Amino acid sequence: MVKRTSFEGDGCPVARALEAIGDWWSLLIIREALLGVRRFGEFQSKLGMAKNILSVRLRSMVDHGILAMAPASDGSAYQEYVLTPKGRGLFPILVALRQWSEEFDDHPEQIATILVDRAKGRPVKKLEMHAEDGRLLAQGDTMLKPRPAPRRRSA
Amino acid sequence: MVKRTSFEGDGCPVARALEAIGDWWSLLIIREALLGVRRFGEFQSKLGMAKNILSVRLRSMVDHGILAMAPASDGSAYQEYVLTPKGRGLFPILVALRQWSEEFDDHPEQIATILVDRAKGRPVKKLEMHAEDGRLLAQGDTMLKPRPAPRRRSA
DNA sequence: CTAAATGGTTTTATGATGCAACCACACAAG
DNA sequence: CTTGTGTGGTTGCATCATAAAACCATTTAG
Repeated sequence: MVKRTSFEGDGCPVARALEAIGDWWSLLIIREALLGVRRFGEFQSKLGMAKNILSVRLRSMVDHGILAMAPASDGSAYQEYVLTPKGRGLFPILVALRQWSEEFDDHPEQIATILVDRAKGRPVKKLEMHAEDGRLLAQGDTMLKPRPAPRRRSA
Repeated sequence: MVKRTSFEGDGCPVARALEAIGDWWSLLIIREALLGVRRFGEFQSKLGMAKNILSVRLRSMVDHGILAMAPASDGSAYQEYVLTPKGRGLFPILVALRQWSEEFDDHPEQIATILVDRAKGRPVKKLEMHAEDGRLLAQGDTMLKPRPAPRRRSA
């Protein structure tokens, strides 16, 4: 098999996430969906992508439980693609990608939009990672541990 | 041209980030690099990926300023791939991907590792987004604004 | 009823990926 | 110096994914 290697059985949660949304288009589709896009044609025209690819990606994300097909919202008999909670949970990933570009892009003047606090219109701060007790953590303050064995009901 | 569409000129910072690290392997290479992997062979054996693909990806990330080639760290005359600050800046993206899997994966029992606070050994909290004044923000509390025009020196 | 827009699928061409084989260089032993 | 081995790649196919365009069914507009 020369198939694209799948990470489905991999124990790394990063790989498992990439298995679902690690392709070239999925996160951009999610970006549009978070902005309120729901219709096939609207995704296609805003992203400028081929319709067959869009079709495959939408179906894949529906299979992964990221999007769901809803019968309609206006009167029309067409269907819509709406984000599930799992899909909306991708928002921090998009924010992290955005902030990385804002901080490190070689041509920041080409970045067209900024994410702001709706109430004040001011840019949001960088994502922060905290410990249970509230301490701010950097990468060096963390480590990976094997997942504790699933607790089995003791007879 | 049937080339894979490039997002290089796109104004969306998410698309610009994906242009650099949006392929199938790059983020996994970064994951290993953050864990201390530096040598070609070590990447190749840990990730189980084809050497030609690894070669292309490493070169691409060097070109993007995410990795740099360093002459050696032990005595050998070989080279090493080390993360630049731009590369280390990808850490929040990996954390976001990991936390998304932890929260939404359909088979969480297959997830092998958890990210913990090194000091206490306790799991880290979810990434948080805050406003300038410190308020915790959810997706609905934010919006996109066009980037302000670059301020030009007034004569 | 007819026409056009919507929401796709099919067809075909090409780029990307995966695997295996091959090769160049470093380094160590004899 | 010569041989041998490990590292760090490159090259050559075979296959898969992607892109563009054509095609089609259904829905909506007129």
